[in-house]
Amino acid sequence: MTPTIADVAREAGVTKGTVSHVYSGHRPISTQTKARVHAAAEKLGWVPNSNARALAGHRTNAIGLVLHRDPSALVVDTFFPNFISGMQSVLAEQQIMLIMQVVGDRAAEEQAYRSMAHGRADGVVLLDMHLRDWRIGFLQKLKLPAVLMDMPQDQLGFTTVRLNSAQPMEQLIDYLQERGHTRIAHVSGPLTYVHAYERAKAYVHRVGGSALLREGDFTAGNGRHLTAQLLSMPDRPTAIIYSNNVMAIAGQAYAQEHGLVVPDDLALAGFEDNEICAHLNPPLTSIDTDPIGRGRLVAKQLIRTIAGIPTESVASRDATIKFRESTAGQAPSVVREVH
Amino acid sequence: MTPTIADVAREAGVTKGTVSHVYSGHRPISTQTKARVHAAAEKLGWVPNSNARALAGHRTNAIGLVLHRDPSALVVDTFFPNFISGMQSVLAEQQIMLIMQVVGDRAAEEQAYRSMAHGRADGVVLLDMHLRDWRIGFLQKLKLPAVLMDMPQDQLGFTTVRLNSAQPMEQLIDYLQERGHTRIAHVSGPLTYVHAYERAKAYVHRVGGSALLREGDFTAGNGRHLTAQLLSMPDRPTAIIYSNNVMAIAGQAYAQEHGLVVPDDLALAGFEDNEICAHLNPPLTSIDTDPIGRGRLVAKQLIRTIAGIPTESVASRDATIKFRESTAGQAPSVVREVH
DNA sequence: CTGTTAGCGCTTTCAT
DNA sequence: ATGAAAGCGCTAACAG
Repeated sequence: MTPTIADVAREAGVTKGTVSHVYSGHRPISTQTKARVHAAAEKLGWVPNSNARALAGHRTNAIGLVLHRDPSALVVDTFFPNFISGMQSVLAEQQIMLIMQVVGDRAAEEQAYRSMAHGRADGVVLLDMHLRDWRIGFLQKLKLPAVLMDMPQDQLGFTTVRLNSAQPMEQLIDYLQERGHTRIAHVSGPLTYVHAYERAKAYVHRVGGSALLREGDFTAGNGRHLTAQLLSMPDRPTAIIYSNNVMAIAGQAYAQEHGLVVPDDLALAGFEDNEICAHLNPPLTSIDTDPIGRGRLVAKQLIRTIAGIPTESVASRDATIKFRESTAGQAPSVVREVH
Repeated sequence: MTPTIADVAREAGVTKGTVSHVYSGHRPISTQTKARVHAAAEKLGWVPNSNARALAGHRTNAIGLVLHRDPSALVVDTFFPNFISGMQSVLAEQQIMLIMQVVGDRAAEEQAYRSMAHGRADGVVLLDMHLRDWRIGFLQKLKLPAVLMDMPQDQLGFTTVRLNSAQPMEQLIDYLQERGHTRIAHVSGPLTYVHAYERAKAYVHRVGGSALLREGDFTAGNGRHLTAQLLSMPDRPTAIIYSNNVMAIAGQAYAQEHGLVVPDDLALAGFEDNEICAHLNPPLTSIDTDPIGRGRLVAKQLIRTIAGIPTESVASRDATIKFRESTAGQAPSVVREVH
């Protein structure tokens, strides 16, 4: 059998309690015993059983992430892998596991959170918040600690790690306007998502009366479709800002197929930078929202929350715009029509 | 406090053992008691504590996935989210959780597997196999059930879910050769990875003496770099097959920047289809390796393995090539030089 | 600074 | 078909 704490204790000539405390640091242990215990554990190849630990200590040392994989979209860009990698870099230090569950419907999602609340996880992080999100009340009932991503205001005591998405949107619009663009369109994500909504709101606010907003769904096909719509308008936009890079890439391809030169005839930019953006023809201007850094912040925040440390919502590092060729140069003096 | 099995037992007027068996089905229970137990559980809102369950029953109902995130690449394409989504669609049915851990180095990786073996997970799936992979011996020592992805042959009793990557490679080469291409290059992934190696092997095998192989690292920057190298050769290739779409996309951009028309001057194709490929200019031919289906297969295989059902390795559905414009038409009669 | 001991919530023999 | 009771491996009082 695999060794237990009792084996280690016997080997080290101490009691189980002492071994336990050596590892938890919950009370001072003499350097000598500590060394003996470590040696014994090493020798026997002992690893604490996490279930026993959770059962006795009411701590699972795991945090949960439930993904509602809706229209097979949402996981298309590189936000997600980067984000979890950021979280892990913090979690790993503290030996905390990430438990992930992808669910298809509301019932499964509730079930997932219930099971996490009942001994699977000490807390969860909530992604892709909606304006009025049922999960908030649900988790409150479950008394499951949580940290939200990008919720504009705190909800029922849950804190959030918040990205200022108005700032890059405004900066980008200013940049384009300085170059003579007056018809700047925005292809958003689904506006029920807070992140998409906030970007769209910032957009409308900044461009004012000339707002040209199309609600997209973050997929390439849809990005293409909406780009086609926008470009066939009588007074078509000379610049389009997309809420993610997948739609932007598809938009750029559409424009080029239809004879437009980017950026001379049309300027393009998207949210969520990734390596591919820099390697397109032309390279695509995009907004780096620092998913890794935000993952780290969320993990830290959740750990603090679980520990019961009073915590306030925090702002993540401001997004930075990677200006590339797709927005270089001036707005076209002659707006070429698209066929 | 949250209700325990004892509360349910009391409420239903039975013993804990009976409640347990009602849920496990490990022994016959009269319809009446069964109903009473269910009613009691429902009334109290009882959810079995998974830690207690794992501790007593030696089953965690969780499976693990450890990702060694090496060069910040490897998670760039869409294989991964699709793959786990496929796994989850099987796991969810059986109430099995996926435990994921991203690690940075070998020590952390070993630690992760140890902790999984010691009560965190009933088994693991291994991705990104190397030709001689230390994990195999390691897991064997831990006695941790596992299923491998795409290992050419079974290892120490571990079975694998295997994709035939020679088939699409050969089909693609044939397709290109039929269109007159005689200089077909391949930009592979790191050849220490079995999947990259197998593709490269199939490539070399099929093109024979005219093989023009460059070992890449799956990143866009590197894809660009190697494309540049290949295109500056005196007798440059007229077609390039990349081992993932990220490198292919970067390659296409490079070629276009340097005045080549795709596919007239250069044909391009990549492994791992995703939505973006279809929405580039021109749309990129790519190989759909069905990550979702493979995720499902691996999950099923692992569940069987954990249950102790004798299991053989299985082949996943053959990859399908999505032929798009980037490989349409004939090989150029005049090979334009690149500057 | 260290030992002792009573559980954590469930599964699983062994009885009946 | 059900009950009783002995743990699973660990933590956290409570002693000293």
